[in-house]
Amino acid sequence: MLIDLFLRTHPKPVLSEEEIAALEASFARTQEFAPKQIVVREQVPLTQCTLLLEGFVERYKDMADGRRQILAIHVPGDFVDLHSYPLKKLEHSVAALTPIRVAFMPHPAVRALTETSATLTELLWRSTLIDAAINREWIVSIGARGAAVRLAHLFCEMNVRLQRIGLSDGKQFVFPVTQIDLADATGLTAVHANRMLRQLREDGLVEFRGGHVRIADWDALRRFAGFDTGYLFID
Amino acid sequence: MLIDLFLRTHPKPVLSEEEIAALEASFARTQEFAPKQIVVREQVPLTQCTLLLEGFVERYKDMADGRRQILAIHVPGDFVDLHSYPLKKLEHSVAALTPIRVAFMPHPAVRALTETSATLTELLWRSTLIDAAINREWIVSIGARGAAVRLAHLFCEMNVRLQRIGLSDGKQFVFPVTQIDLADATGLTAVHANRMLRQLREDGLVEFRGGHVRIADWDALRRFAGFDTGYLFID
DNA sequence: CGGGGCCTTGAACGTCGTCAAGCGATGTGG
DNA sequence: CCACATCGCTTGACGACGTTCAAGGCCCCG
Repeated sequence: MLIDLFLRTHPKPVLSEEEIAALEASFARTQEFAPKQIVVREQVPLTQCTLLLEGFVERYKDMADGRRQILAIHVPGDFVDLHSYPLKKLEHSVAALTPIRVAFMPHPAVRALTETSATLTELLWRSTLIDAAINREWIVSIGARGAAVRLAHLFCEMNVRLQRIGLSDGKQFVFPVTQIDLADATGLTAVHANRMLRQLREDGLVEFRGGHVRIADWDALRRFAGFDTGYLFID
Repeated sequence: MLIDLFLRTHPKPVLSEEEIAALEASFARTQEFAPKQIVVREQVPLTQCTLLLEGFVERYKDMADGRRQILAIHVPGDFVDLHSYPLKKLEHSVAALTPIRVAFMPHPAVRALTETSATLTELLWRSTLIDAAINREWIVSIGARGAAVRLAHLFCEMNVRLQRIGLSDGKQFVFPVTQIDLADATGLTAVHANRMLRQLREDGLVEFRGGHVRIADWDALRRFAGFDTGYLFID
């Protein structure tokens, strides 16, 4: 089932058998992408939504001066561009961080789902709004937290999100990004991100190395980051 | 008509007469709030959505250390918490910046709308996603733009959004926030925001004084801010 | 074997934050 | 009606956090 992981991270609202079947039947095909390949390019008219089945992707914006801001990181079970259904195009791009596999749901199929079930509508809508809540938490991180705390908070978020889909055991997980990516996500420079990562490691909180996160002390890390899962809307 | 301003800022998808009537009929009542009054409190279960008819509101999060991050500023015609329909509660609060008047749409009415018209569904969904796009642009601002540019960008955004609803003539508009609010929105301190505002004024770009923005040179301001309206999804 | 991407570290610099003080406007209560 | 408190704005001095520039090491891949 293509939507298993998605449904695992979105247990509410509860769907009927028919609704689950309708959702599953809405996918047209699957496709694979290589790392760094662009999945969705900004401003290009879109006619389908993309569900991430395997691998990691990033949403990002490139700026005129060469800077780059990562807006979100998606994991298996996430729709990476469900918002393209109402918006018809995106104002940012989406690229693969690892080899990925995705499934496509054509916009007409999304519309058909919204016509047949208000519950499915609510579910899909809700998932785009949880993405938005994560966007807002990133605003808080970048706007109001220090550099080390920002990184710690991101590790906390990824740990919780990955644990729900079985990609973290709560203590360690694969997080296939570079320090440059971490810097672009947190609004720091790669140099400073590197220093803060060292500090987090030396303080016995968390270790990031080679695309792998090892949490040394979860409670201490949570406290340090001021991390609260509320914004993830986990039921 | 309560939804006039909303429809003006959301011309697409195009609605039928019946759909417009159904939308209008979905509002239960209106209410007024005084400045600084909290309209929606975080984590409180919600049963209705709030459309802003008059005045300005802010969405914000208060942090444990006393810092405060403003996440969005809403103007008349905006739904301030339409996302409460799928999410059932918010992870942030909403407060009035000025005396405001709002109209409420109960969640069951929203659900009824989604059951009767896929086009209305798309419209409402779309409006929550434009909010999300603005959230993302703020991530870019705070994460990747310098202090003066951030402020300039915010003024550009407000100018465009207010112009659509007749509250800016393109050169000046009322923007009823304090320098502290500007600082909380842009991730700066009030002191530094003050200095940057002075710089923007002395550079002949824009003047902010007493809750009033006067744009001295729109083209120069746009260029300075790197402002592009794409993320506002203006049709 | 050469090149490039990523990580690491040092040193110097600059943007922005902190602390402090003063000003004007507003409002309130004695 | 004035004394006083509060709030928002402004400015200066200083310090910290984060950036920039630079260099070197490691590893993978062509």
